[in-house]
Amino acid sequence: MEGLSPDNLTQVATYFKALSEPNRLQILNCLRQDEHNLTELVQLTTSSPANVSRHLAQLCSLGIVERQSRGNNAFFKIADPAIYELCDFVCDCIARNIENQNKKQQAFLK
Amino acid sequence: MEGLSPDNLTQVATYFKALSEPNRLQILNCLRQDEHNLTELVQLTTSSPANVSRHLAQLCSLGIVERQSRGNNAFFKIADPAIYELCDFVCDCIARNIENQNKKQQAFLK
DNA sequence: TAAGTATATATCTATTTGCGTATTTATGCA
DNA sequence: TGCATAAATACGCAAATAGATATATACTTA
Repeated sequence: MEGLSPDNLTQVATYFKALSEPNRLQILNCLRQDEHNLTELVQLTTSSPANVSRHLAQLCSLGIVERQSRGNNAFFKIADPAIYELCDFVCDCIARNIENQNKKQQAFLK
Repeated sequence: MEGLSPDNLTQVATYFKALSEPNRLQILNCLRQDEHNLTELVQLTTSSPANVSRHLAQLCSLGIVERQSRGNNAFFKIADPAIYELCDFVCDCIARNIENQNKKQQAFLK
């Protein structure tokens, strides 16, 4: 990322922003194993059809999710599986941070 | 990330959100080599002292950046260097996406 | 102690974001 | 052709976000 222009940094920020919403992460979790159409995703998540549709549109526009029209349905699947590595990586960062916090407080716990 | 509760997903989202702002990414770029105090970061970036201070507070609260008071100054340094792997990983995702877009349009370019 | 400098915060404003609802569009089927 | 269903979009609203400006706090030094 070093040496990126402000414009490029904005692109990176936009990418992160797509992942900065719990409902979108929930959708990504649903797509981890299988593709799903919108109705299925509505049932699997806690969002309304309109919201799921909007979230998917955003994920598609960044090339994270892929849309495929089939008959009357729109099926969605992961376009770039690396996204899950990214998410899991963040989980590791969070875990590390919690451990560090704990270490700092350990004196009180003994 | 699979199997996380909605609350945990919110934590993950919060982490991504911290990285979803170009000025904060710019600050992280500045801290990649060296620690810096606020005044230096103001000069290195294009934000006002108040804004840089707020951005840093946010990054500190997530354990990404570490704050150290030294005399009249507050020095900031990276607390978890893995954050750069994360950023670079996103850059790769973006690059891959651009390549894919290009591939789809290649017929027109020939 | 007084003044100066560095940093943080409070307040206000403009913008963005996500949601609910209603409507539109597209497709399949009787 | 008419109707039903799936998906996308338009619109309005409320909450969140980031910035500018002003003010407060803390530390250094004369």
